[in-house]
Amino acid sequence: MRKPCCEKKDTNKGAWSKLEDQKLTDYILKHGEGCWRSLPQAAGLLRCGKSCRLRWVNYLRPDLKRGNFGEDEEDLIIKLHALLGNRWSLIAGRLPGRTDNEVKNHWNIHLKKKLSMMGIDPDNRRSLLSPTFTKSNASNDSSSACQPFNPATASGAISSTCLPDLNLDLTIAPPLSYQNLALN
DNA sequence: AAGAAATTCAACCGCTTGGGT
DNA sequence: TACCCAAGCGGTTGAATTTCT
Repeated sequence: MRKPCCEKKDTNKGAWSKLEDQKLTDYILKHGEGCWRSLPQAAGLLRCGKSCRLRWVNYLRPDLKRGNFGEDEEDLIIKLHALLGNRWSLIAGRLPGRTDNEVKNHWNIHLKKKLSMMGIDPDNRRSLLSPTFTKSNASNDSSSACQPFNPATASGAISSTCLPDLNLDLTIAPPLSYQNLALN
């Protein structure tokens, strides 16, 4: 049996109150992020650390954009999802001010539907309207069946043969921190 | 106006990962 | 190498809100 992430009794659950938000924000602005396990007690919150982290990351962070997704953002999500699959944190990392939770919700609520309406299977990018899509639009190699991208089996080069007209002009760059390291 | 159904999104749960020992 | 623990991640849930009948 797995240990609970924190002592369940004496911790609040459910929606956060304004006071709790304030306490958490104040504490993090003062002391910075980190050590989520001990944070609730230090900040005077009756929450588990996990809950605090989630609240901060998904809602309270000052750099969050919030509000509706722009068309360019949706476009990018669709492209990145085609490339990365359900790796929401990676996708969100390329959308400044957006969280993985937000991206995931937006995908499940809006973009899946949008792609379906366009006749595209959101899960594997197959055309729902034309079963011959892969043959007529993709490579001549009929043996390369259209498969969702699998990072475990991918070997560097990513095939776009399964993707209908998504204009995948993406390049993968290492995160900024790596780039900085490389420069030094 | 009221109730039902659908939609949205914040939050939780449990598994995985990565660092330390 | 094996184990432990904290943090991170993605899937799922459920309450609140909106839309429909």
